[in-house]
Amino acid sequence: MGIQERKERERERRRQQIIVAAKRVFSAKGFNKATMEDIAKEAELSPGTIYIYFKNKDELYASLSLRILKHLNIRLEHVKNETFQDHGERIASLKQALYDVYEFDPLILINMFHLQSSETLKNLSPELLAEIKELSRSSLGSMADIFEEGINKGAFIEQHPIALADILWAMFSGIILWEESKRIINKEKDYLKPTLEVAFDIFRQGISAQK
Amino acid sequence: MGIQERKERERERRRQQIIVAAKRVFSAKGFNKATMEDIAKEAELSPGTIYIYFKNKDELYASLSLRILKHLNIRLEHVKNETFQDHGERIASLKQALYDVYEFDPLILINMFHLQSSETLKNLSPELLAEIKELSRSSLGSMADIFEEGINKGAFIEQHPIALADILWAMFSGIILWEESKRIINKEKDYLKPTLEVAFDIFRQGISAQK
Amino acid sequence: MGIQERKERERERRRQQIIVAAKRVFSAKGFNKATMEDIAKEAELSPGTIYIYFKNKDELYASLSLRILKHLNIRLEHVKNETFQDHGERIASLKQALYDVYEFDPLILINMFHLQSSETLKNLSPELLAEIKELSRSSLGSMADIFEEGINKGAFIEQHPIALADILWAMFSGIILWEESKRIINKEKDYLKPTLEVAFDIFRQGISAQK
Amino acid sequence: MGIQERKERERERRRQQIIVAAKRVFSAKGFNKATMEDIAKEAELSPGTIYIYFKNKDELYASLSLRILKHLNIRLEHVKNETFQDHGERIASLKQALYDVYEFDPLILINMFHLQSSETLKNLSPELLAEIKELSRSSLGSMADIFEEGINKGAFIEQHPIALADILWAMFSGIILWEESKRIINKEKDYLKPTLEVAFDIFRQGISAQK
DNA sequence: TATGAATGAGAATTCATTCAT
DNA sequence: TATGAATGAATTCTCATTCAT
Repeated sequence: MGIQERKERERERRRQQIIVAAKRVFSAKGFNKATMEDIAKEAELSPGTIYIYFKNKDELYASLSLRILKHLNIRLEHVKNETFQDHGERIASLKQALYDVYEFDPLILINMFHLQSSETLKNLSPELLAEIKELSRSSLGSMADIFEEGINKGAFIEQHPIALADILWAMFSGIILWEESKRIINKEKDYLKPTLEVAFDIFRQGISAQK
Repeated sequence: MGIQERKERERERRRQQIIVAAKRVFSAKGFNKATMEDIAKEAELSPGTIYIYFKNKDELYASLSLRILKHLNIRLEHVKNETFQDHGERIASLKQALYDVYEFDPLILINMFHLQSSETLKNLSPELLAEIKELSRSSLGSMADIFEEGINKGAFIEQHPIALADILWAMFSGIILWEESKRIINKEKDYLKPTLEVAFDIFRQGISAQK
Repeated sequence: MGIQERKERERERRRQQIIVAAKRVFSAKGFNKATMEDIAKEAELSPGTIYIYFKNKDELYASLSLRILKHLNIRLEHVKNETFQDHGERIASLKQALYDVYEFDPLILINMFHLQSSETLKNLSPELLAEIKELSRSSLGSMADIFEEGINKGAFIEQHPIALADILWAMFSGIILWEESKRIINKEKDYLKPTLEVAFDIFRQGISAQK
Repeated sequence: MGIQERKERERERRRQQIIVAAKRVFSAKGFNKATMEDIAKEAELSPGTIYIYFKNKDELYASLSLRILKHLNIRLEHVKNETFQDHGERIASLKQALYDVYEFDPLILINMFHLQSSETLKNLSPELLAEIKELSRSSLGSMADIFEEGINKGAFIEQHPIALADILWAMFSGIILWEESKRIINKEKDYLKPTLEVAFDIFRQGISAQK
């Protein structure tokens, strides 16, 4: 049984090794320009080996998103279960959690939108697709729970908690995408951090129940 | 010169025909999976013809974004120059303008984010790149002017007007991307419209100067 | 309209050029060892061009069989429509027709059995498959008509004409396959021609109605 | 030595296990499309294990044919040594023997013709090649002996006995291949048994010495 | 012996782009 | 200008075979 387990562990480690390499290569070159051979070289493996762990390029790509979704999920669970004094604090906690996820994997978040194409989705195995669905559902759920509590306590405006979660997530990822894109086009200074601060302030005040 | 003009008009018409076809194909398949042949077929032209009007695939892609940016720009200019009573009304005007742009070209907005990738930008002609820069600068500028006025009048919180413009745009496009992506992955109902309503309400309240 | 026709002719010529090259390469190397690049080189074309005319390697392969089937079909039609004195003569005509087809394309007949694999069939377009079906049905039909006439005239035994056609074709192709295979294994002399002679004699006597 | 023997027996059993699995896979997919992994899975073994028992894919393939050739050989020996009344009876015996071989291993016979390709033969070990040669020589020889006797007794036409053996075998295997292939392409009913009956009748009458 | 992960050479196939007509 | 066949480099992916455990 020890053998079984060790093999399982090694298998998982190898998967991670490939994912880490893929992340680096995709980030540096983008999905199209990154070749499976590039990734294999980065992972110090042969191209064939990658196909033992990932069905195809699209599935490898999607697995990167899965990784960040898992991370997001864990962080949001923590925020949800935290004890706290006031609801403003909670929004700050959420901000921190989301920002940490971004810092953990800044470029992948941007690429996550690649997933949207139904043409890409076709190439994924149903299991992987189900896992992605479940994780995004669960992350949104955690956020919604936090908002629901605030609504029940009369601290937040009476809106559907899921809608609030969607808006926060969309605003957060929208800002990352937009600031990133401005930086590339204009080679401007990076305003991401302060912009996010302002955005969260606006959001906090925007959902506060007014007396 | 009449001939000259007619030729010019015809040329422009043909360009639009290609852009419309490309828009459909890119939207359905995403940039990577859409082939020039797909687009040619959709436009009922031959692949070679597309290269008469567009330098390459990337430039064709960029032209789509340009089209929507132009439209956005015009609408925002209008909002800026409108006479108005109170600042809540102005946010409603902005919401309407952005939503109109979305309805004018719902799918292309999603693809606009492909532009970010430096992979794509590198292949653009300097002229096109400059035009894109200028248009996005100008659109943001219009929005920022509106916010600046509100700040000066004491109606909005004291934040950098450009930051507010960035946040509104990022929130708006983030929601569209996110709702679209939820719909593709989960085949859920389309909550875009009500979510946008809530989001703009939150934003409005969020930037209101509190007494 | 002349242009349309010329293009059509050129297209057909190009197809034939590829088929001829493929025949040579497949014959020399066998299906597996023959690469699409080999075939392209033999046809003095680029690999991509082959895919304009044939969906994939299996389909190109199947098209070779189609070519010999067409040839067979024409020859058998002729035999069927020939005027003749006695039924022994007709069997001789059939023998000659089949043998000519073999000489026209000796190696392809052997490879035709490659088609049997359902795994290969999966890769063929429905149109091609339908054409193959139709041609083999029609060839068998011509042979069956010949036998039917002989049966009606009381010259041949009373058996189902299609069965007789199947048996003649199976015997003929079985002998070719078998002699070919003996030659490869034993590097013996080539007994194909005399063996076929004996076989047709046996067949003729075997289906003669006995008084 | 008991141990030695047991090991030998086990080795042989394992070989058979692989052969049985390979037979199924080759039959379903054809030689080219069947992968060693397919076969390993079917045999519930790992790919590596197959290479302990068989030098390579070609040799595994050849072993299948060897198996059926051995079986054929034994049955034909029996027919040859049988006492009998008349020569018609002997043809019936031959028919039964061949049909039994087919029923013993219906699918493998089809694949046997893959052996022809020099592509395959080149990769075989000389021993295996010699064994195949010897077995096919001996099987043909048994049949030829039967025919020779009939010729000497004046029951059969005066033709070279080996030619008659070749023709019978080619007709038999040709019919199997052809009926199989018709069934796969047209999904028709299976006419194998009655067609074989008619074919043997024709053959019997065809080689009968006419007064 | 058995395993099965890893290999990596080699193949099929794709597709943006060109160019003769 | 329009065409669309042709290109061919580049890429994804396969699979027989090996080898450390």
